[in-house]
Amino acid sequence: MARSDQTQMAVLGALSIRPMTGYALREEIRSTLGHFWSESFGQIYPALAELERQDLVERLGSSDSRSSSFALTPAGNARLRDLLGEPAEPSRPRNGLLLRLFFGRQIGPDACRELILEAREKAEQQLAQMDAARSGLLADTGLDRDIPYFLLTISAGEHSARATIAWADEALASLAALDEDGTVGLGTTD
Amino acid sequence: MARSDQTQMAVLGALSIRPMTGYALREEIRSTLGHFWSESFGQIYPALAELERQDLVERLGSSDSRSSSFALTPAGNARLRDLLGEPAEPSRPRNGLLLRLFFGRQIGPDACRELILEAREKAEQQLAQMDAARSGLLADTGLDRDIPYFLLTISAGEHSARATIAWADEALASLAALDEDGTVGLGTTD
DNA sequence: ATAAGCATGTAAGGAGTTACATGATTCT
DNA sequence: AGAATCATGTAACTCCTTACATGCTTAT
Repeated sequence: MARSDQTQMAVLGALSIRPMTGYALREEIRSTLGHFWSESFGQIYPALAELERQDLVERLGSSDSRSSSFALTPAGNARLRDLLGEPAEPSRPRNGLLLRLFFGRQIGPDACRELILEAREKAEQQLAQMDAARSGLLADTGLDRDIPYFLLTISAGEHSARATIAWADEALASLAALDEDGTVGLGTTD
Repeated sequence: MARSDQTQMAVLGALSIRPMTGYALREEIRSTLGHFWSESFGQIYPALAELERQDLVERLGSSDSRSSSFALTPAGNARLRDLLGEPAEPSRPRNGLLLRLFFGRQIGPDACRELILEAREKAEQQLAQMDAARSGLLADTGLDRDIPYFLLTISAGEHSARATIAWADEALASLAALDEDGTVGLGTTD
């Protein structure tokens, strides 16, 4: 599955929840899908234009160029299901934190500790965000049939954040043990 | 921090463990850093050439074009530490599985179950890989001072994989509950 | 000898981000 | 009136991947 197809999938999918403008689409992708998906600005409008050209989405309301929402056509809905059925292309991991820790000997245990604490805080924040998202969701009506699936992704975010916190605590403890052993200490990194 | 800097960081970092050829570098990045970092083929040689031009790495042994290992120069080591000290740029998440599950209503619970089972299996495999990596590491001598840091990244991989497994089991249970409720059933997704 | 793996690169093209540009609407 | 936000797009640029191209070395 090509990358551009994945952008199409995200746009069609979001419009399957409810029709909206390109601007709202961008906000929705940033806020609601944000913890597991991202689309950049300069992709959404071109993607919408292409989808409209293929009659997979249509403009609702005024055909003025401004303030017109987009909605899925039946063909668009079919296309979405096709795309969802294709296997996800494996993502290329790029975890800057783990890369830095892998070479941690070069910067020493203290710098590593800081990095880990920072990651731990971000994970705590994510946990809070997931909680807020879940509350917001249950207050929203008209999404009953989608909510069970939304909850799967929120749960994934929570599990991931909790795993990060547990790992961070373990990692901090093992760095502390290193200091006591003296096997790796400040100023002895080269 | 620009992306290309991150490629430099990975290359310099790998060479800080031990000098090696471009080919070995590629293998090392794929196999050892693979679970949290990736560099594509066509980046490593240009990056090495650029680093050599800046006198951050040097060729060891024969200055023939073939079979020459690269090693960090003192300037290269300093550059590595600078890079490691810079904050990691936030990664843009693109989780194809969660994107599909978010729109899971379109494909129904059975298709979602399959996706989740697949992810669960991959996580089990990762767990086994992490275990193998840890064993291989402890057998390797001459890396004593690096090993504690390597172990941090292995532990992160394990926590992450275990979190995925726990989430998958929970998710499968909640999909099963959905079926019983009849709130979302086969053929009732539109 | 010949196949597998080691070793080094290049070139074309696609993907994705950022900055720029413009104007309408709504709130204060 | 002015600021904030809604709304739509483009263009340049960077990054990255993939496919291609070449030749050596070592084991069978």
